[in-house]
Amino acid sequence: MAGDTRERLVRVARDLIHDSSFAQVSVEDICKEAGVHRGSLYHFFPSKERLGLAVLDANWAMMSALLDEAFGAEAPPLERIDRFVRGFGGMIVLMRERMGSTPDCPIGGLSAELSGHSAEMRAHATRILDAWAAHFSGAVREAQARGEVDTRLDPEETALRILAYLQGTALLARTYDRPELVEHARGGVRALLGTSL
Amino acid sequence: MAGDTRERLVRVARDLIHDSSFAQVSVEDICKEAGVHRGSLYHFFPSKERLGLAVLDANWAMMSALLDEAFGAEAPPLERIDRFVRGFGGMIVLMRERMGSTPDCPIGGLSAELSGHSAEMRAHATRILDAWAAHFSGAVREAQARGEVDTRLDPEETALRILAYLQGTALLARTYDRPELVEHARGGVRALLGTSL
DNA sequence: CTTCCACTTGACTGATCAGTCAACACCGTC
DNA sequence: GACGGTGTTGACTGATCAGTCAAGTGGAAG
Repeated sequence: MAGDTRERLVRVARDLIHDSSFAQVSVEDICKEAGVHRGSLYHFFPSKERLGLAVLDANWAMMSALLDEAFGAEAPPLERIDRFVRGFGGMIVLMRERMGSTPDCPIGGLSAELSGHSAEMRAHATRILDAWAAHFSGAVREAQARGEVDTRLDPEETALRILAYLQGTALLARTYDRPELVEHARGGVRALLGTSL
Repeated sequence: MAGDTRERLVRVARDLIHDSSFAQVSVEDICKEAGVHRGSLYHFFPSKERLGLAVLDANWAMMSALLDEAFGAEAPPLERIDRFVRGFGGMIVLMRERMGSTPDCPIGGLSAELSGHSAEMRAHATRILDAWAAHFSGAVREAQARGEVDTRLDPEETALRILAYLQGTALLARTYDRPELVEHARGGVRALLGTSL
């Protein structure tokens, strides 16, 4: 029971947020679900907004693990991108199974919502998105060096396109409640790279 | 002053929602901005949710006009898609200028938020998204018949990819506050179609 | 002139919201 | 066994929320 209260709050908050949205989840909802009293939450977080930021960071840690696993592999760059997209789709499917409804992208959805609160939040969100896109642009550059991707493609622009496509796919998957859309995103990503699958 | 109260409420609600989100805009905010008393709003709308639906419909009307203008033109199918993407980007840029911050996609963002409220809302949102995608799939099919697009591409899947890419681009544009991302979306759409620009 | 109805008014309800606070419990340390 | 820091408690504040309602207003129709 010692020390894990903060962790539990973040975990519960994440689940509740992904099931609806940051705005629609109240501090009381989170506390009740976590079995914690309101004052306790404010011992760890100065505001609900900061708790949201902690959730975003936790999501980014999860996404980073996925990225490291895929991009750290000993594999050609295009296959590393494929691996990540598969992992991303698997994560969405898993979350859907755990919560009964298809979630948004854990990064994009929350980022978009929090970045409307303050400039500081937006800066934080863009930093995360930049770090994410950097994995893609690095792989694109490498694939170009290997002659697998057209060198006329700008790596940064292409990376942003892939990111946008994944975000949009997650958004549609949520609205349609069809998590498999994200699972099948590899084809679209390959099309953006100009390489047949 | 007669008859336009309902219209004004929808217009004001739309602006406020695009500037933040449906959840963060209160009924009082809308009424104050529209110069209308709370009871009056509830004369026209049975709930805030229904007002949100009216806003979504108004946005769809606007988007439909854009679609009709682009896809009704006497032009080859790929150019019609280009025209729409240009129009879409122009709309986002215009909204950004009018409101001081980059909005979400008027359809996708609100749809995603409302569809979490009830199954009825989600059905409404998906119907709109389907109608939108149908414009793309029709053009893809036509381009395939003209030999301009690889016939191995599934028109419906490709249409959904384009839609997802546009939604995601709008989402990134909002988070980065860079509306020009949407203006430059044509290249990405063309990549998804497997055709050079 | 009267009836009628679409529309407006603004005060009201009860719920819920984020956030505060002083008191308290449990710890290892000295 | 006194101390101090790390957490916990639960009642509290004041604001804000969506939605209600009975009493109006004004104009068109009869």
